[in-house]
Amino acid sequence: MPDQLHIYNSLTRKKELFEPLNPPHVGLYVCGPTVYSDVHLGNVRSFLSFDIVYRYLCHLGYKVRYVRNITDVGHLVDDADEGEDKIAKKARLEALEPMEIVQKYTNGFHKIMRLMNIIDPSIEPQATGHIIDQIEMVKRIIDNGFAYEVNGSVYFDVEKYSQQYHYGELSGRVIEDMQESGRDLDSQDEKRNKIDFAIWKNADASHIMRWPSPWGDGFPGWHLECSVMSTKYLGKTFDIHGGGMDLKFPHHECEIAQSVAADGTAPVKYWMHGGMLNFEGKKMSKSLGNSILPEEMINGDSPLLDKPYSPMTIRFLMLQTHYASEIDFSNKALQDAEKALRRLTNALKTVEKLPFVEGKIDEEKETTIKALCHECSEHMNDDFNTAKTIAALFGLATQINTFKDAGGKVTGISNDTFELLKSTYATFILEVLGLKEESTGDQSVLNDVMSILIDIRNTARAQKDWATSDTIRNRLSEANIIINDNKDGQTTFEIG
RNA sequence: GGUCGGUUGGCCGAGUGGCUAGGCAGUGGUCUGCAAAACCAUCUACGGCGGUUCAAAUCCGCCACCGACCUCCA
Repeated sequence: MPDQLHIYNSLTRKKELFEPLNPPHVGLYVCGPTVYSDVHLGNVRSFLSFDIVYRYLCHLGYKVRYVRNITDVGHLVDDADEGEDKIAKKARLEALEPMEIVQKYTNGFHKIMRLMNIIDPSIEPQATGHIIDQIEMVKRIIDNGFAYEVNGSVYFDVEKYSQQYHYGELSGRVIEDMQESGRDLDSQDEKRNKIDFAIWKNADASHIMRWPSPWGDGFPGWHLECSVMSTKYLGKTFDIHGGGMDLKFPHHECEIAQSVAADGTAPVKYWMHGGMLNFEGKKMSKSLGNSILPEEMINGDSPLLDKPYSPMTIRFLMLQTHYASEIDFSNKALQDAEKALRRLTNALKTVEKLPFVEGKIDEEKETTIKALCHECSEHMNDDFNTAKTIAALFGLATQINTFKDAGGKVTGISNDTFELLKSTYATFILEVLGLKEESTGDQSVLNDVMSILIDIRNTARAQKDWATSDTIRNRLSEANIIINDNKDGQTTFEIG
C-alpha cells in the first residue's frame, strides 16, 4: 500500500504518484455549477468528491489554491446555432433579470455546500466577470490559426488543431469516427466541420446577455470560461483539474484544445473524473427530470423517500463508495448509512471520554491499533479511497468499543498509541472526511433538561418503579430521543 | 452504430493473482429489571462458458445483461 499519494489520472488512464509542479503549492481547479436551477444530489456528489481531494491535500500539508467557478453564462440550451444561453432562457421563463437568476441559484448552491460541510474554494470566479479575458483568449487562438470567424461568431478549427496536436486524447475519441457517427445538428452551415465548436457566439439585440467584442456583440462559447479562469488563477499548466465523468467529453477535451491552441502547453497534469449518482439505476440529471434536491432529502419531502435523511448521512453514504464509481441511491442504502454513521460517531464520543490507565502492554492490541491508524492514511493515499479508509475507521471503532466494554478504560496499550488512536480517529472523521457532529436545536438547554429526566428515571429505577422509568424512556423515544443504560452504570441519550 | 465502464454474499459496497474489506440485515451468545447500545461467535460471494497459471473475483477470449458518453449536464 502506498505511503505517498497516488492519483488515478484520466489522461493517462493510470494511477500515478502525485508530484506537484511547484511544491508545496498545489493548483486545483474544479468545474462548478451552472447556476440556472437548483443543484441536485448528483451535483453535490461531485463537489463532495473534490472536497475530499482538497481536504486531504491540505491534511498532507500542501498549500492548495482551490478554484471552483460559477458558470453564469455560456451554456447553450439547444443546438449550436439556434442555441440560447441557459441563464437567459431561464430569465425569460421566470421573468427575472439574468443576474437575479444567477444570484438566486448561487445563493442556493452555497447554502447546500454549507449544509453538506463542503469547504469553500479559495477563489470562486464567475464567467461574466471574465468576459475580457475570454475575448483575449479567443484572440490568441485566432492569432495562432486555430479558429476562424464567421458572421460574428468564432469557431474552433478541430481539424486544423488535430494536424498538430491530439484532439481526443482525454476521452479516447478519434476525430474520423466522430465525423462519421456524430449526430447531425441543424443550422451548422457556419462551421467548416461539424466537430468544430463555438468559442464566441454572435448575439443579436434579442439576446439579453451579450457583450461587445472585436467580432461584434455576442457571448463566450461553451467551454472557454474554464480554460480562461484556470489559466488566470492557476497558470498555463497546473496540477489537478476535476469534474464529473459527463464533462470529460466534450467539455474537458475542448478545454485542453483551447489551452494548447492559445498558449501551446497542456493545461493540466492530473485529470480527475468523478462517477455519476444514480437513482433507481438511472443517472440523476436535470435533463432527465429524475433529480432529488438535497433539501428534499433533508426534509424527507419527496415521494421517492421514506423519511428525511441528515446531510451527514448523505455525505457518509457517498463516501462509502469510491469517488470514481457510480452510486445508486436508495432508501435502504440511506437507512443503513444512518446507522453505520451513528456507530462511527458514537465511538468518537466514547474515545474522547475514556480514561487512560497505564498497564501491561498487550502487544497484539498495540500492533492492531497502530496498523489500523496507518491504514487510514494509506487508503487515502491510494487515490482517495474513502471506502477503505472508512473500513479502517470501523476497525478502530471496534477497538474503542472493546475498551469501553472491558471496564470503561483504556489499558494494555502505550500512552503514545492511545494518543495516536484518539487523534487519528478524530482527524480522519472530522477533518479528512468532514463528517461533523450534527446537532439539533440548542444543545445546552437540551442537555440540562435531559439530565433532569435521567435523574428522575434513575431514582425510579432504584426503587424498581419500572412503570415510571419505562414511561420516561418510551415517551422520549416517541420524541426521537433514545435512552441508553450503559454497562458502566451511566445513562446517556442520543437523538435518533 | 461508435467509444468507455460495470456485473461481488439477503442488501449496499471495497478489492487487479495466493492473505477476513467494511457497513446494514439475519442467527446464536454475553450484558441488562426489561430494552437499547456495545462486545464475541456465525453466515462468507465474486454474471455464464472456455483459456493462461502451481494458484484467478483479480489476467486473456467469447457470450449474456446493465449503464455512461457520443447533444447541455457534476
